Amino acid sequence: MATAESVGDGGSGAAWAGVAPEAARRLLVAAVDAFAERGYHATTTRDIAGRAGMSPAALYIHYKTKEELLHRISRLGHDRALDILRRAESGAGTSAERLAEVVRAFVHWHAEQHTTARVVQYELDSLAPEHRAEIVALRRQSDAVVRRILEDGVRDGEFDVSDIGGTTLAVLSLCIDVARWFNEEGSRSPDEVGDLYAGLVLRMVRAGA
Amino acid sequence: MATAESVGDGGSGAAWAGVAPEAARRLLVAAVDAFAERGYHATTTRDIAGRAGMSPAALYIHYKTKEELLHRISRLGHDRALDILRRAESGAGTSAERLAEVVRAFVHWHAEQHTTARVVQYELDSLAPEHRAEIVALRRQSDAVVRRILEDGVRDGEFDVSDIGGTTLAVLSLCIDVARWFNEEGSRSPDEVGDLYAGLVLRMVRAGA
DNA sequence: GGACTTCCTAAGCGCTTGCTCACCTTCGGA
DNA sequence: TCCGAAGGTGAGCAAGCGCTTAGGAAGTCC
Repeated sequence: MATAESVGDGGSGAAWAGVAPEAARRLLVAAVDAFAERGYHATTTRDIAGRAGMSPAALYIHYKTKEELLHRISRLGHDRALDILRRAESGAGTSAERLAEVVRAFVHWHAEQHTTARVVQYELDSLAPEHRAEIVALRRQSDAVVRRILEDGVRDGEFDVSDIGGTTLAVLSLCIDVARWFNEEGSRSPDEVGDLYAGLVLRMVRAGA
Repeated sequence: MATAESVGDGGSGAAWAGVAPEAARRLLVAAVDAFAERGYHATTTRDIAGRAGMSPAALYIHYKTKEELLHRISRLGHDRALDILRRAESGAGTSAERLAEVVRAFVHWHAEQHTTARVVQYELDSLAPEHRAEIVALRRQSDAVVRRILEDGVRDGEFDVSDIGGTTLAVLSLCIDVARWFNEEGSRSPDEVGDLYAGLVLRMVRAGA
């Protein structure tokens, strides 16, 4: 699936292969790590540049402001997340199978790329208003994917869900929160968490036998 | 045991009735609002003092540092959350009834006091190391409450749960994330969300069909 | 060799930050 | 009436912030 240039990284290395030139990519990866570790506002431009092995001024050759870095990270991260959801949605199978695949894939991403996911999910309010609006629009499309599958499942009788909006919220909520607690040194792999959560979500919505 | 003197009324004011003197309480409430809105690191001491209607220097009569304010908020918030969980756990009823009550009460608190809950759940890393350790110990006790009920339910056959640790994590995760997305202007009341989530969690763990 | 481009650094500017300090006001008790 | 404690303020300090600027090293084309 993803090309691995390093093993067991927090998800901050290989996923940014499209960012060029190389110095700009190094700065962006450094920013993801720093933002995830300390938060956007607690991270200094000197820290980001230092992690990338460059002087503070070098940052401003590739990015106009510190906020532009956050925006780029947030945009690329949301694009990737939405892509994962849509790919899982468009697979073959029953509503239940597609819902399980969506949850499995989304959870897997939040666990394996938890460094990026933490920035994506918890630093939204640090964006400038116009950038925030752009990202919020992307998030609504993610919500819509889950909602569509729930509606499909209810229509064909596979699911028994009285409050589709609330349940959509709960399913996404469960997936997103993985970014907060997931720890590489923990006992569970991204695959295991994905499988576990897919099973739990199916039990939440499936119609009784 | 912590004294639970007040019934929360929706704002971030009434829950802090035990904090004295009055100026110290006003500063604390102002800090909760500011931290929840912008985050700890983006909040200035001038902003906190301003919201409390005082000069920046007044803050340091009642608190040694800005971090002490965060610590006090985090400590009081976690005490309250743990109290709510334990009260729900110790009620009468089957394992399923007690689990439903725990989820209902915990979710209700995260929704109604979402301002406080946001600080409590998402600003842990901004605490000084020794304060962080103290809070982490409290959180482990919260985890234990949910875990005990799941174990009880599995033992007496009410629940069918293969991975108790992972399911404990998922249940708590679902509750905690409410603080992130809940909005007073939204269409759901804290009571409604609590009921919905209690039902979803029961379906996640209940045995049989 | 000289001019141009690309990418980087050392130094530092203007401003904001958490926090302090000298001093003021209010007020209950002797 | 005077006193000391408690609770407040205005001014400002040292440090750190995001960001800029002047200039240099390295490669490329003529």
